[in-house]
Amino acid sequence: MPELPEVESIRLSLLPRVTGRTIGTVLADTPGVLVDTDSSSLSGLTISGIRRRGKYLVFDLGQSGDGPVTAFLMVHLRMTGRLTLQPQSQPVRPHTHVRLELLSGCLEPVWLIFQDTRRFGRIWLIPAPDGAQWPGHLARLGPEPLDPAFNAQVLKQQMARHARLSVKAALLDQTIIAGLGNIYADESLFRAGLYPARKVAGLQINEYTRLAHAITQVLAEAIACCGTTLRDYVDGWSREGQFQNFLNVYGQAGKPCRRCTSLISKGKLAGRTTSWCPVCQPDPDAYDGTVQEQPSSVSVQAQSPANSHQGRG
DNA sequence: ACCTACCTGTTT
DNA sequence: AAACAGGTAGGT
Repeated sequence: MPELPEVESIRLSLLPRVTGRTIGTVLADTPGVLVDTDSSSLSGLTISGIRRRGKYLVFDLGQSGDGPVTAFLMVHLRMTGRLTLQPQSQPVRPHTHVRLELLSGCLEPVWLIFQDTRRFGRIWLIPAPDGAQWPGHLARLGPEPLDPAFNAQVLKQQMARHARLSVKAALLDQTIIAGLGNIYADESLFRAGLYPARKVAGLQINEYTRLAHAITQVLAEAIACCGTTLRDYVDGWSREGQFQNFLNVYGQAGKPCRRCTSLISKGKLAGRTTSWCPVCQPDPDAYDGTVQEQPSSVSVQAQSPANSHQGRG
């Protein structure tokens, strides 16, 4: 589920409601979700902020709200994880695995709850050594696409060591660039006009420029829409996102392209379903034989290249 | 660089 | 009944 825009939306929605509050009771209902952590070790710690790195959320914890950070609570939501606030008067929501009671001097206690249908998500409590800015686990993550320092040159540099990968696979590799998943990789490639199966080695500098711009634009717009809700995603207030209404290719296979009306294609790439517009994102290696023309009713259908022998209709 | 596993729910 | 789903770790 949650990719960078969803995680960021959760962060922004939770921030004003959890900062300065102290953790009271901790209930780890499902073993293994709160990894290697005695839940009592969280009690008494105060949240001084929430940060995001790629698709990870990091809660800064300390003995007081303004003292040094002594621990990080690191969360990854994987496919169906949710992090929401819940009044203590309400019944336990389905698939709740961890509950943190948040205390405040003047406000009612609330639960910060972690729900996860598929139980892929994980939460870690990590000691913060003096001066540590981030949990060491995050050291391998690639650059943040919304960092001002991110640009075409950075992207090219990151991809350089993976020349044989498809550009789609490269965008999904969290060590190359942090935060993109299947939705925003496909949407970024559409906006950049790049065929997803293009090899990294063949990308030109102007294509890196287009791609870097596309990534930052798509992510910023998705955050402005509070993320994409396909099924499970909600922010800290349990509100759905709206970016699903603006998707150009993800989940749009067989529908007309919003830009050129040709039908969106679908295939399997890097083990993931991949959608693209065959006209806006042309394959430069496609054996064509003819001059570039508008596809009226041509063979570029919403079909995997691997199934081309099937030939129906 | 690819596969499979991890889970449950929904769709075909 | 089988395929598929926003993600990643781990093995080959």
